[in-house]
Amino acid sequence: MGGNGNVSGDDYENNIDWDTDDELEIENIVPSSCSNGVARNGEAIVSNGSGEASTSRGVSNSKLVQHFLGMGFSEEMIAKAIKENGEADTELILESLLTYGALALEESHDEPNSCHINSPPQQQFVNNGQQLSSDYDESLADLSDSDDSWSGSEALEISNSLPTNEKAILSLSNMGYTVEEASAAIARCGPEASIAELTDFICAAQMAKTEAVFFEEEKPKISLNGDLKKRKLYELEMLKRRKRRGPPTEDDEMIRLPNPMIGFGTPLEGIVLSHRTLPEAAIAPPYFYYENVALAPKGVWDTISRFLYDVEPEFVDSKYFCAAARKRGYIHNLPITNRFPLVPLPPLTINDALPLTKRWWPAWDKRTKLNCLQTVIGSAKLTDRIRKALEKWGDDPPEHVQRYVIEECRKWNLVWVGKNKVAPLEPDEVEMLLGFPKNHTRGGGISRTDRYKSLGNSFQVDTVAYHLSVLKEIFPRGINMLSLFSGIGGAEVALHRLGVPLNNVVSVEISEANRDIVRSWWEQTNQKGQLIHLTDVQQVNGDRLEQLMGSFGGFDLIVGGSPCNNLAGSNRVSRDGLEGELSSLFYDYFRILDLVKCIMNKQ
DNA sequence: TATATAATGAAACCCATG
DNA sequence: CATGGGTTTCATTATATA
Repeated sequence: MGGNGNVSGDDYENNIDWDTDDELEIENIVPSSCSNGVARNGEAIVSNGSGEASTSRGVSNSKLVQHFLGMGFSEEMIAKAIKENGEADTELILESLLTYGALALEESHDEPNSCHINSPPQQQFVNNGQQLSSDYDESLADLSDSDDSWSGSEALEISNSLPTNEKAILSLSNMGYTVEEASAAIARCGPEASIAELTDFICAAQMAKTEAVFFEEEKPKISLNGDLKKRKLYELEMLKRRKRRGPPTEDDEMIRLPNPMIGFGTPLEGIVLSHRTLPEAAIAPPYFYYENVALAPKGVWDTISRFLYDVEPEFVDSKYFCAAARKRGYIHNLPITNRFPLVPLPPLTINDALPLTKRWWPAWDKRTKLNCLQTVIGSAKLTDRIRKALEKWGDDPPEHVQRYVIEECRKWNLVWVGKNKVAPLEPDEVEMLLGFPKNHTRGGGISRTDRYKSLGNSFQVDTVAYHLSVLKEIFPRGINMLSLFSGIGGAEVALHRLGVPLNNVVSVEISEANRDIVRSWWEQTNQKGQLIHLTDVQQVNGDRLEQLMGSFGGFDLIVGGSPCNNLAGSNRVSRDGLEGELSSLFYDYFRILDLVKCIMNKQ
């Protein structure tokens, strides 16, 4: 590829004055300085430090500095970048700044001991970058330029801490936890968190011996312009890719999508793998089942897998289960032997699924499967354009017209509903294709548009049910389930159709319309168990979980497909990867899963 | 106000070809 | 093995309409 402009590890090391004799590897850097951090609580950041952001300390003297200040970089960083690159090449300076920023972000996500939760969003990169360059420096004294400040002193300063936090830190410290762990836990769980909750969190952190990030709370809300932001995120992915030490030649274990995309096997394509050995950390209860789009930006699934105890994803295209494609990745610790599909098996072709279209289907439309059912449907004007384009010709339109029509039909999943007439799928047809009962999303005051959106964001029930089918034998008396990002209840419907009794279901879903749909389904299907609805996964904490689990004794299964908004290819605006505004909620899936594991382990 | 519609590409995959 | 064409993609946002 273009060997220019990217930030290789070598470039990085050459550009930075490490001022050290040690051979420093990127992943070995552990910015353990949390001192300044504890002074603030986690909420403070959310409330956004508007005043102190970009133009805070120091006065810029050059126009160049002003330029970069306007982009949101800190003065210290800019000074450093200029010092290294000179003032001539603006591009080079920008590269350096981006590198610092990306690296800082990277650190923030991969180093449990780092603690930038404390820096306001705009300065997040900055401070971290400084931490990075000054490495083991414990005191946040003055990061301006003097690198000699990093002595061997290991003592941490917590003198700036709020009294309440200090007390908690002290208690935890006496319990044998490090100050870093304590302060990070407080930052994450909030200043009012109980000691029990804090220890839970720390326990979770320790158990996940990943280079995890749960201390990184604030999603990067950097208000940079789009190009810069994209660039930054791209750099981050590049670094992530190089992270696994060593040159790119050494085969990174980059996860690749299987072809055909049948996971460990499907009912009709056969079994590829009937047994697997899970990583040690993934074996303990509860069972978990995580889902997201398969075609995420590079590196995303590597990160997700790393967090979910290094379990290998199972990529499955739902076109092997129904008439519509749906390429998804699933990470779970379920057994994979003796799976069975839902019956009756749904129709596998458009022809069988939508018999009425057969009459109008032209021979030159070779489609037998629909593409992915998305959240937006084709417009009426488009179908009208297509009709007019076709009416000008007889039964056999010229090739260029055919190509145009086919292209639009594939792009918008249009089907033939009349002579020369195509149309998008009706909501109830989408429900059927996805394995939901007819009118599952109907009523309750939901608009047609929102029905499409909810359905487009849902599971394909038959696919998920096939994976979950192994639970029927294990839990003949039913299960307690925690369902995160429930949506319209794909997992619930799947288990119900499998005949797995739902004893207690705690469902967390932000959309009221979706909660209404699940509630309504719950009542209509005469569920014997109890359905508890929560709204926001970010509000789910240890106390709440312990309380819930105490009442019925733990969860057997935790399912969830976290938001794909920032991963999906259809997103032209904010396909920012796993750190995107919504997709970063994945970390809450992990957090909650790990919390539950931790709690259940104690019992 | 609430709902429906139209405009808005690129990343990452496939696969044939040299 | 590189390359270049072909294909797909759980969407966001501004604007129009009822």
